[in-house]
Amino acid sequence: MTEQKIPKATAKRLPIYYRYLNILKDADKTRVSSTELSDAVKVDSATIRRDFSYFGALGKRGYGYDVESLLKFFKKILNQDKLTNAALIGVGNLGNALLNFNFHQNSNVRISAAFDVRPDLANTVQSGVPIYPMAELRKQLEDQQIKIVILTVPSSVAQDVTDEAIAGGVRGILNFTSLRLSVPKDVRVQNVDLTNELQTLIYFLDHYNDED
Amino acid sequence: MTEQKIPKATAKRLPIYYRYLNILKDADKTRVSSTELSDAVKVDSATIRRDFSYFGALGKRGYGYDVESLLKFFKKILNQDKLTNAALIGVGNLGNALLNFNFHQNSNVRISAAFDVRPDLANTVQSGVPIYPMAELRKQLEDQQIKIVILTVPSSVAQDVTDEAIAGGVRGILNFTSLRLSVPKDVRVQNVDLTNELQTLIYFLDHYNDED
DNA sequence: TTTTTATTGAAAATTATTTCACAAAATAGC
DNA sequence: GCTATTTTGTGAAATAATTTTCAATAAAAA
Ligand SMILES: NC(=O)c1ccc[n+]([C@@H]2O[C@H](COP(=O)([O-])OP(=O)(O)OC[C@H]3O[C@@H](n4cnc5c(N)ncnc54)[C@H](O)[C@@H]3O)[C@@H](O)[C@H]2O)c1
Ligand SMILES: NC(=O)c1ccc[n+]([C@@H]2O[C@H](COP(=O)([O-])OP(=O)(O)OC[C@H]3O[C@@H](n4cnc5c(N)ncnc54)[C@H](O)[C@@H]3O)[C@@H](O)[C@H]2O)c1
Repeated sequence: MTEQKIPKATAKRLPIYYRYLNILKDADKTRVSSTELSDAVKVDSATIRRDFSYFGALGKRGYGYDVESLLKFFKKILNQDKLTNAALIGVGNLGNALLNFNFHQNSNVRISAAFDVRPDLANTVQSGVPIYPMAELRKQLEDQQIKIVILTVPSSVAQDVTDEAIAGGVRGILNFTSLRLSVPKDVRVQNVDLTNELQTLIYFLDHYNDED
Repeated sequence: MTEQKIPKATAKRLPIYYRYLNILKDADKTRVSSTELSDAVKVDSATIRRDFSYFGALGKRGYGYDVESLLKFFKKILNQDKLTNAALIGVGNLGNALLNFNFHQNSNVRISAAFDVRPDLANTVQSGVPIYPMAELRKQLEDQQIKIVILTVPSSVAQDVTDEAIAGGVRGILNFTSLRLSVPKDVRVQNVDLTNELQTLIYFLDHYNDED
């Protein structure tokens, strides 16, 4: 499955490139240079060239990169040529905002099922997504072959819910809770910790004056 | 302002440590070892010790770290001993979820003002936070001395809104839009790009089987 | 056609971060 | 008080990521 492993730092930048290439395509641009890309995505141009070079020689010297073919390449690499279904667990404040958001607009991901303990939410539909009771979590994940979960439950129940989701076959978790989840090593957790982000921002403001 | 610069990677972990120390304190634990912390926050214990050591010798050999004094230390470092006001711009889907969320519960940050173009939102109060029309952005930021902005407007207007906020004295931006903002070098942007996070998660699942 | 200019790709150098491994110090048990 | 045990703090090594540099090549201009 793994061709040749690219650096994690590079992998995290791929979606950024991908998005900007889509914008270029929509604007009918046919070519782009690493410097131009650099301006738009705020990544050093040498880093961009280095990133791209892990996948082979994608550009042409003296010319730059062809938008169309680069886009096609990244679409495949990022699995954006097929639809990925995800489940959302915890239809509260944040969960609702995510349900309403159309991820499918600029990525080939959609939330195809949601879950919550609240009895009044069970078996309703929010923004076109059916909400199931927690009792059905495992079954639905299995039936729908869902491998990715967005976790927006209270931190206090996050580990339990996670264990259940993994039992249902989940392989990746986008974790919005403040808990650092314990998972088997073949399950990947991506933490999005908004309180942390704010605190980090404050720390940087106080301790790193301008430079970087 | 900058004592001695600690690695950025370390800085990003400080809020994680801080949160867990609060949990320990609430549970009346008086001591903690780097291994125990490691289990909870999923950071290698050697990394934790190294991180702490940038601030001097905070622990005691054969004993570990004193929860209370470590907590007090990090509270100061992270500026959590004083209240930080932030503004939120764009009271839509996501903006509303953030407004409702009580950041103040586990961090000394609160959203003290919100802004939106929608005339029906102007001069109302949501979750205790006054919403102002955009025309007042600059004045309110200046009057309230707000240095931090949470940006949840559509990407298409993100740069314009940013420019205006910076003119109002803002120094840090938590950017939820998909646009990579252009800012003067003394302004810091922390990007939270949820579509990216999902795509990165998918990439890792497809290309990095278990290991790391 | 020749020259100039633009731009990549890759090697090398640099910088940043993590991990190993262990002496030093403190505690805990007896 | 002595010994075994625990656990820190940190040099040194390993690993990861970024940046510099420049030869090679393509395109554009002369
Ligand atoms: N809202 C924010 O802006 C924000 C910001 C930072 C962090 N977070 C984190 O995101 C998570 C969700 O936040 P929120 O504000 O949406 O909270 P919320 O309380 O509004 O929503 C949580 C939802 O989870 C459901 N739930 C509770 N227990 C459950 C269970 N066992 N199984 C399934 N569903 C269950 C609740 O019924 C509720 O609908 C929390 O962990 C919070 O710390 C939220
Ligand atoms: N909602 C999500 O889950 C989600 C997920 C990923 C990214 N995002 C990003 O977050 C941002 C907000 O998303 P959303 O779903 O809340 O959108 P939204 O459309 O629900 O909210 C945007 C708000 O901004 C206001 N607005 C528009 N122009 C403005 C201006 N010039 N000045 C001030 N306010 C203005 C609108 O009135 C609206 O209330 C977008 O950039 C979106 O791409 C959202």
